[in-house]
Amino acid sequence: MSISEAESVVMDVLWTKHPLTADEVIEALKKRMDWQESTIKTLLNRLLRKQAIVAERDGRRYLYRPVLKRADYVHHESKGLIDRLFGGRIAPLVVHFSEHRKLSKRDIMELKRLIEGLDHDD
Amino acid sequence: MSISEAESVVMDVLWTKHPLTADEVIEALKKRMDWQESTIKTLLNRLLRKQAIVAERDGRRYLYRPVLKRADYVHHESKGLIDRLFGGRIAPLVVHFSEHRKLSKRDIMELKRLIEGLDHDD
DNA sequence: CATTAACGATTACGCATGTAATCTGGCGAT
DNA sequence: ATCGCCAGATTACATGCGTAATCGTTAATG
Repeated sequence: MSISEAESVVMDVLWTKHPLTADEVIEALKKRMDWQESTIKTLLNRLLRKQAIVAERDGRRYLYRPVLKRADYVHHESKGLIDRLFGGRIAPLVVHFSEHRKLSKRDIMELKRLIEGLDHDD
Repeated sequence: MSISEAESVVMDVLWTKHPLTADEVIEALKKRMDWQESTIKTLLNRLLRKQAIVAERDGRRYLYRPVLKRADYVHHESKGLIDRLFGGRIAPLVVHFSEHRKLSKRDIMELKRLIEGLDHDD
């Protein structure tokens, strides 16, 4: 089962720090999302049902922690998009952005360094 | 308004060749998708309502053609993902895939050439 | 103890989506 | 002029999602 975008926002909090109580998650999100508490609780519940997180009882509360790894989620999402839109390869995506002048100096530098690095050990 | 994944499959047909009648779209999709005709007609209708395509009457039928450009769609989708998952920059995405050994020789070659090209005229 | 407060669970609800069946109006064939 | 067919229009329906209010149970407090 895959998690929705709103759910992934909750995951972000837990990926950054865990375990956390529901209140702590709510607190972390109050700043950046305009969500009611119950909304966040709903999302925590759905994430539990999807087994993207686990809850461990701690007195009267639960401590939530991620099961789904951020890297796995990111990979799943990225691969999905790259498969759908770029024939499953990265280069065309980068080309696309370069054509739209969306590569920053920093991107270019980092890519350059990365590619050089790969050149060697492969 | 944005188009859904199923809708984008129909768009793919029209991006490849247009204008097309509904029947031609259906024909093109029969091969790759296990969809009933009515499903495809529904999708054409939703695309019309979203103004992603236009229909021009041609006798008793319509000829459909895309309004939404493929590049725009691709850009919208890619940017959304890169913003959500990689802080809005391309390099981290490429790094992610390189870490997962998902860069093919071909990708690396193309990226190398691309980066070199950018180096010059910028 | 009895009452309240806190927290998680349950229920809600409108909209988009995937998937499709059915309706309808006009054109072509008798 | 009539009838049937076909393309497109309308309707259908389950599921997931975004967003939230309310319920119920258990722990704390008076």
